[in-house]
Amino acid sequence: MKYNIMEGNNKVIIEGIKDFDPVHIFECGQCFRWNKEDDNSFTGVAFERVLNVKSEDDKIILSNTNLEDFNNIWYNYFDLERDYGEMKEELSEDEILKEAVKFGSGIRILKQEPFETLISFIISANNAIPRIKSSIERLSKRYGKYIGEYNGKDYYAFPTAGALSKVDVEELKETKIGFRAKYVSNAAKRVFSGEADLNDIKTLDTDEAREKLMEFQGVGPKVSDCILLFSMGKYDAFPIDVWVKRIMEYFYLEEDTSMKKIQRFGEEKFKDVAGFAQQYLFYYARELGIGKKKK
DNA sequence: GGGCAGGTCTAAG
DNA sequence: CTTAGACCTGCC
Repeated sequence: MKYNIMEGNNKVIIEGIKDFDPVHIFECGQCFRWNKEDDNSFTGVAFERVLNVKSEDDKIILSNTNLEDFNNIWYNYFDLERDYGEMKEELSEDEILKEAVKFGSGIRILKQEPFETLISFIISANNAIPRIKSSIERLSKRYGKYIGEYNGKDYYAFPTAGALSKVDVEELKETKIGFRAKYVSNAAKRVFSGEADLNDIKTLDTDEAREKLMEFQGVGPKVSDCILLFSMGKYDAFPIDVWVKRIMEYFYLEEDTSMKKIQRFGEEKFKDVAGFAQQYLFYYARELGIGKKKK
């Protein structure tokens, strides 16, 4: 990627970067800890740091950070190495994707922390985004490390596997995660004990990694693919949630196509960039409400 | 109040 | 292997 970097005043400014729109990035369903501020910037937590991201003209302003953290953390987190141009062009050969890519042109897939992604997406099952977000905030506030104040608000890191593994299931339910509490507890214990090793799973190929992830209680096909895509760099994963199901059926397939068939269709059609296709389709379907139909 | 939301589990053909 | 029901919770 070609762009200019400037540092100063607790900020890093990226000038001339392409394919980077905070709204698209933080509202395309991949993350839960980024919140819009009054000035349309986003503040969020990752890697035990609070960051604010603002788009201004052709600049991206990262506040509450420095060049060292940019180089060590945010460059990778925002996947700035990747040139989205080629992949977008490839996807745009399909007429539907062409529109979806145009609509979500500033989407980037974040490289998130595997444990946080595992727990967050276990919580996401049969749940709504605002409630997922508030549960994760409660979880972080109660069991995560305090990392400081930004603009008058306190921020907490996502809890570690060790911290979560020690919490009683009934107490976990106070974060309003309901029946998912036992899954969260079980996952934390398995990771903390070393019975399951996320770093190890990350090194496997997509199918093997998916199989391993689905050994976690509360992790099925959709959640596993989200973890693969959003925290393990498996861009051939194609998570199918209700929105993607609707839009795929609406444009490519018949109504009531089984998840298996849609998954296979998506993977075969989009191959090694299926995950990117999924993000553009999800954002397109959700924001426009297309493909929405009554049961 | 019943339905539903970014699925998964369980039990059963 | 495919399919129906139940499921915490909060907002319509």
